[in-house]
Amino acid sequence: MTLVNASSRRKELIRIAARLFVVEGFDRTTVRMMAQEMGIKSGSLFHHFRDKQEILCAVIEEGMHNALALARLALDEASATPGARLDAMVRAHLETLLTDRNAHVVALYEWRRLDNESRSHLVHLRDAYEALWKQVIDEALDAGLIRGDPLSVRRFVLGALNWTVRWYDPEGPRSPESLARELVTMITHNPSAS
Amino acid sequence: MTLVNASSRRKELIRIAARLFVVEGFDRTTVRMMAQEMGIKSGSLFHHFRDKQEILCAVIEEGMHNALALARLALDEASATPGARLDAMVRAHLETLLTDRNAHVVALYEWRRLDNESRSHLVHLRDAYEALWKQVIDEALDAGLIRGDPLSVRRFVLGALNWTVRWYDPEGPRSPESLARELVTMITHNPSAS
DNA sequence: ATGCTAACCAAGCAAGCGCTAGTGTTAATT
DNA sequence: AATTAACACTAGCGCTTGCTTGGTTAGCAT
Repeated sequence: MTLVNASSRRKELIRIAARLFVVEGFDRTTVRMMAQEMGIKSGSLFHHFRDKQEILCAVIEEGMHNALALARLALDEASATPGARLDAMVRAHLETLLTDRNAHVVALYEWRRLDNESRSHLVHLRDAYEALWKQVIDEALDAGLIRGDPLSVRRFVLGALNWTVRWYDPEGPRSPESLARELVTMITHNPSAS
Repeated sequence: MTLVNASSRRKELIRIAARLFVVEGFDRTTVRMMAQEMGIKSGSLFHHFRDKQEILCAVIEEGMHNALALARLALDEASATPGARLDAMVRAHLETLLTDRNAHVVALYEWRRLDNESRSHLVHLRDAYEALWKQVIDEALDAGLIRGDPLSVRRFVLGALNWTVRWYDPEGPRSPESLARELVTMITHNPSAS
């Protein structure tokens, strides 16, 4: 590998693996399944990745990277009021989960399948993303927009959002944006402040 | 089997299997692991259950049954105001997830590993539990206690609660009851009405 | 004593798993 | 024309998986 990375072929394989990990789960996805979807034989897979674990690691890295990038973009573009920033953050999170799809979902749902080495390689990405949420939630609390303990609120909000993966129907009537609006409506108490 | 059921030995095996399914996940839990925890050999397991799938089915049935029973009890004991009923329901849900432990967690997190036959055998339990939630949430909405679309609110609330399994620390300072209070505080707008 | 039954064990099978070794093949570089 | 590197294939190894088979044991009612 030129730089262990960056190959466009590799990027495409990661996309395909991510889709399978979401549909079947990591454990149930075999290297033979992945190879078939990629149009190669199972042995050839190991030319691109050291082992199955490295594929998971690459998918999750991609997922966290996308989520972080989209969240930062959304916050930069949003106006400075706490309400607008909360709204932007919720929208960005649902976007990566429900439309960009797959990679971020794998990051959330297959995290515990990572071995210690991969985990410590990815944990700083996770922390950076959590830090964005902490900032936005704390602002909203300080502005009196939401009520509750900062840590609990953050966990509840993220839980509500992450669980959407289980029931959201992309063919259905609701868009990720409208869902974002629903959630913000549910938890905000002083709409005039937004 | 006397009645395919009801053996106390079987009940105990289900408890042990549930614990393993939570810690390792269904796919990663092998029949040999279960047998070892139960103090028998792997072959003997199939005296009690037809196959691994039946164990999963039994665990989830137990989990849904417990959750349903506890929720009904909580609603019966709660006073009739929408706020009190919402509070009772949230508390009951967290109780089965975080203290009773295991079986209800498996029901939520391993549902998709059920085959079609098992699923159609369990789906009415799931529907009954969802119906309780629908009732309580709709009451709270009608009373002006919460804001939003009934279906979305129900899904968000359940998502926030179900995700607690991922981060809750039983050794930590927070009890399920205090968490329940936190969530209700976060989403209710008119505390005087409770 | 005898028969019945629930509970268990020892041994192992067939299938599927992740992964490796060795060998082309193709296209760009020297 | 020779070399190299990236990519793919064939074949299969060693291991684990869920599950089966055929038999043993202990308790209990007749």
